[in-house]
Amino acid sequence: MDTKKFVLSKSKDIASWYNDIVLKAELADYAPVKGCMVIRPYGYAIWEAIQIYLDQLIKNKGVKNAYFPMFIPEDFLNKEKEHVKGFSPELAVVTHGGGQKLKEKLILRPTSETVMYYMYQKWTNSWRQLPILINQWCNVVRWEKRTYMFLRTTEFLWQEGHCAHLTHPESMDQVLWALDAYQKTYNNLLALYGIAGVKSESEKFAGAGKSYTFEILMPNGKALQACTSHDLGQNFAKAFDWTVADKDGKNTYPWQNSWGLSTRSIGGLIMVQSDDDGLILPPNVAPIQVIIVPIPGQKLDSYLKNITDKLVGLRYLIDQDENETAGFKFNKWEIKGVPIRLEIGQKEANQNQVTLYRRDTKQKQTVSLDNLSSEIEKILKDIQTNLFEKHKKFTQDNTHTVDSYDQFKKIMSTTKGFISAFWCQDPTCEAQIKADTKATTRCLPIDAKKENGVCVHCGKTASHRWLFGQSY
RNA sequence: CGGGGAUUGGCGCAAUUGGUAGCGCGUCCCGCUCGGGGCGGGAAGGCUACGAGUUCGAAUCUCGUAUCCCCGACCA
Repeated sequence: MDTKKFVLSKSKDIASWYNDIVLKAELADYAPVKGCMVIRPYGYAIWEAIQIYLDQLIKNKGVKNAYFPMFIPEDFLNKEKEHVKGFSPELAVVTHGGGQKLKEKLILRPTSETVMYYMYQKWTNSWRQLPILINQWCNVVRWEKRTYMFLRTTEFLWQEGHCAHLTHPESMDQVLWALDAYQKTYNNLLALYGIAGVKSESEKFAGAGKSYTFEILMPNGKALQACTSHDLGQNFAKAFDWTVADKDGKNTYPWQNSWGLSTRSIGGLIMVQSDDDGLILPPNVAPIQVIIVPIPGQKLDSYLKNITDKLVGLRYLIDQDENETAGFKFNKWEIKGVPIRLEIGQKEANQNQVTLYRRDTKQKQTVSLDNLSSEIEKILKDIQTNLFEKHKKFTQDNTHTVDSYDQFKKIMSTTKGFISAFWCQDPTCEAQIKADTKATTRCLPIDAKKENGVCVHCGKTASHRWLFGQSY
């Protein structure tokens, strides 16, 4: 047994391991500009799979895609006080254009609320023109101090949905719909379990009334905010003085919401689903679901045809590169996380079968050609379920219900993970907990029950258990 | 923005008290191989990130600049 490793160890140094996977699986590479990355074709294919799935959900909801410019006039951002305060430290600003200094500086969008609502205002004057349901797939720029491929890059790709409704309940319906769509994307496509909830006042989006989130737990016990869905209330409408006539002819401010899911999702996917042999892709997002490796030097063309006939509807690839040995290919595709590999040689052809290797359990089995289709379909489903259940179990095993602050501190200084604890909802208490333990409130889970409790930190009365964790 | 590390053929690294740059992988050619990163032979490829300085002599020492990575505070 060859024990040579081609990828660094996950348990030994998760940061280096993560970068190693990203580079060796050819998902992305460092760009010449600090904090930026090149998403390579294999990584981009994962993003496309996410786009296709989520875009369908978005369209089913009646939201339409559009595109707004990446340049935003500087004064747009200044209109909403909390918004500008939240984003100003991380803005990239264009000061020159066409060889001349610009009269008004342009911001590279960190998010598009302001430019989109400016246009919405122009397009509407009556309740009859509501709701506005628009989404865009685009890039945004946030000048983060510390970057990390996929998880936190200076420029990243996402979709941002921005809707405006006549009433708050309608807007809230959209907010919760988006949260649910994201949860579906994570659960069904990326095989990632997580907790949906609402952010605390200090953790919410700059300018939002309420921010909803989906938090997923990483292998090192840190929490990743996997998406956002914001109830913006009427804050931006008021900032832009945007009113429409309601049914009684009176002017009213529309209710807005915004929601986004970014390429960070791929970072979460890599972190959770991979091991010391490389990436492990859930079949539903895998650009290649089945890799076929014919043993080099053997005449297998007609037998290969028999096999591919059984794979209709699947994303498969035959690796017929003559310059690589079979063993090399096995390792290569394992690093790239392809869920199923079929090894095919004369041995298999004679028996009318294939050797099937599944990436998640690393087990090999022999499958007869007669039931190859059904067997692969079954195994792909099984891998998808297996990965999700594994992450669900990991998250649950590492979610601690805690009532003493000593225990809280002990967990955060050792294994980390999610902590479910009562909190009085006083921001100073929250800040103190963060200073002591690095843990912040991740969210108040959607399904949290009202209970009689006392704050884990200050002992004052508290009504709900919040989810705490260290942010990635 | 603070702390640490790094920068040497395409990639990953080495070079002892300062002495004139070497190895692995990859690439190209030839032959044998091919069921878990095969083997032999041959070849190409570097004013050692940039700029000063010290020295008979600098990849190595000093100062400066730039970029990247990691760890913290901020964030999708």
